[in-house]
Amino acid sequence: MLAALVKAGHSNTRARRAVIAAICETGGQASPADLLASGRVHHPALGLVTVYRTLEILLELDLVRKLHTDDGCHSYAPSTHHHGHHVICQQCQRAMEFEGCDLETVVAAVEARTGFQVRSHWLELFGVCPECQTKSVR
Amino acid sequence: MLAALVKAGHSNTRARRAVIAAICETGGQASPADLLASGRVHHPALGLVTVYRTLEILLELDLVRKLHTDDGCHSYAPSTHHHGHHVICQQCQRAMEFEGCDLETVVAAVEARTGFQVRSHWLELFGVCPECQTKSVR
DNA sequence: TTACTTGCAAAAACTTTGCAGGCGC
DNA sequence: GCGCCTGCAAAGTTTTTGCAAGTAA
Repeated sequence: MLAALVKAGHSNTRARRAVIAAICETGGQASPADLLASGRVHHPALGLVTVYRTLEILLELDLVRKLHTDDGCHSYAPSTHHHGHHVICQQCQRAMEFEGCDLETVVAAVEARTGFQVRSHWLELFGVCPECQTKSVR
Repeated sequence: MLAALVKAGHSNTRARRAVIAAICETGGQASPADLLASGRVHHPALGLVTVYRTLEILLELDLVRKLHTDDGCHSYAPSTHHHGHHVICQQCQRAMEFEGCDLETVVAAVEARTGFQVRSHWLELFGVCPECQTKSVR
């Protein structure tokens, strides 16, 4: 992640390393405030503004994906596959990326029915992750 | 929409009629601020707070759906089908609801691959609506 | 050294809450 | 007339912007 950043012409700074580490450490998604907290473990003087600015760069380079949470604020997750979506645990908030969404059928049906030309899509799944399933069985 | 509201025990007030009219008039989605502007045509004294409060009620009754836009704020669209998603025009922002998303295959694949138990999902399609297609051909 | 980065503070944007007066029923 | 509803103002959140000091290369 750092390598790609540098390759794109950005500096390798302590603050950016801290933000990247924070993103990688969260099992999945994290809000900017979460990232600030985890990032400060690596770089205590880290500021929230820098978290936002670093995320902006990472988004542009497609190294990170922006997820929408229902409570109004956004969260961010590392992007590992090329065309990826996320499945999010409703209990522990862990997010896992998956690839290969076969939406061709759905897209074709919608195009036929609405007359729209579909260019892109956006999908998030919600459920329970393996670990939380085990826990809740007891 | 009004009928359902009243049936659920809410009063039939001028402000609520204005908000509902505003939602129905927008071809598809609209932000709270948009709704305030359109609503004021019907009820000039309408306040933004009332727009939010009315939307909250309509959401609860499933008469309206909340969409997420990338620019940070939310937008709302009337909900006509029971389990519906929206396809949104990237040019004119018009939103159209569609039903029948065949995600079973995708969901099954993801469950097999990640171990998650998928409980719900969230899908938005983006493209160009029939009218904008015509316009751009010329 | 030079230009890019940073972090604080302040501002902006969006949403929620408190409360006195108004309106539906 | 009673109680829900409204709209203003103010507060709370999240995100963006300005700027002087700091750091990478």
